[in-house]
Amino acid sequence: MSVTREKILELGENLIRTKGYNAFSYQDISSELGIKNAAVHYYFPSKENLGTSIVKTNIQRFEEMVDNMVNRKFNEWQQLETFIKIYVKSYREHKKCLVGSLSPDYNTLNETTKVELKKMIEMILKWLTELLDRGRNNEVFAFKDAPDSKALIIFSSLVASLQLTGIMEKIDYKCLQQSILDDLKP
Amino acid sequence: MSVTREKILELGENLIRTKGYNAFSYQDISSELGIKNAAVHYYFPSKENLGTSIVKTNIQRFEEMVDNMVNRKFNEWQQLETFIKIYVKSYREHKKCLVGSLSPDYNTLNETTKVELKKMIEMILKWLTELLDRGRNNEVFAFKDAPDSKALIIFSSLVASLQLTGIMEKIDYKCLQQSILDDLKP
DNA sequence: GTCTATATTCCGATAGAC
DNA sequence: GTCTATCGGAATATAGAC
Repeated sequence: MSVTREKILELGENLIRTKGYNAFSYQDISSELGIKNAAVHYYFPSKENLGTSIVKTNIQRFEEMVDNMVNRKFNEWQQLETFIKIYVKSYREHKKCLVGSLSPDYNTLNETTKVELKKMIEMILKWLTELLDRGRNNEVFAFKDAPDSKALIIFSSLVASLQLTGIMEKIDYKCLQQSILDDLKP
Repeated sequence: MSVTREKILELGENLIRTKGYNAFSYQDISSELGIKNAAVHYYFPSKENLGTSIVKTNIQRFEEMVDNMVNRKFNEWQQLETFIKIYVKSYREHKKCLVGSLSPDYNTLNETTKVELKKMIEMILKWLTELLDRGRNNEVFAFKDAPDSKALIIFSSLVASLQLTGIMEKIDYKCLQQSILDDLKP
């Protein structure tokens, strides 16, 4: 796969996560690469195409992370910590996560992008729900709610807090992360 | 104040909350009102101007709600329930909340709009933090975290869940709301 | 005071050059 | 296979008509 293509995917993802889907243009990408905006259309014929590819790449990355944790025999606590680390990293890089950036624009996305975004969210919530459920059975976690409710609350907190920390410097993301984990301690 | 102006503010807010700030245009508003897009510029010279006015209107609405609850001598539990009802209403109307719609686009907003949005978020978090703190002192609520952490988690859950329920029909917002309240029961 | 005709800029996309 | 010149349209905004 071409290097330019890879760079476009990376630049596109960063633009979505900093400016939002409807605010970035092919121009933003091409100028960064020193080419004309139309050159980007060679690799990704339409913006729909690029957006969908970016989400697909992120799905793949998530699947690889999960596989990796299973291979290394991480317990539930370690898996949750690793997952949360993704968001702390985003926080440090002053970026939102892809889901938090695209979700508010969902109604304006093309059909193929909608499908992939939905798939990505379903996948994360399903994994998190099962992780919480298993963790509670193994007495690694303790909580009262139904696992799917708890998963939704945790995921939502991570996603929205990233959006808010971009605005309020005061908010301490590390502290939030700790709150979430402390809350699950047996 | 003119009726057209009021309608523009209302349409603008709905467009932000369904399509996002960078996806809606003056055309969207003017066509709905049966006038030319330039007529909207008479009431709001620039999009920055309109966006800022919409946020200011929302700040005012929030302040009125708080005043009203204080006047009616709502206790902390009733106040929290009333606050959460705003989001349940948004959910039923298939809209995101203003904060959740604008926050991801923060970097692309004009300076005056940024200032108001930041003010709005600060105001909500401050109010919620103090409510939780007071409620715990009065033994209306029970929780372990620091009040500001708890406020951030609750607010984030409400905001992001609205974004996610727009995508996943499966998610039960009523259930989430109940989870948040149950979690605070003494 | 209220709105329209029109300018300007930028966007995503096509056709075709190298 | 890779990229550029260029189009059609939509976005924001101004100047001026009623």
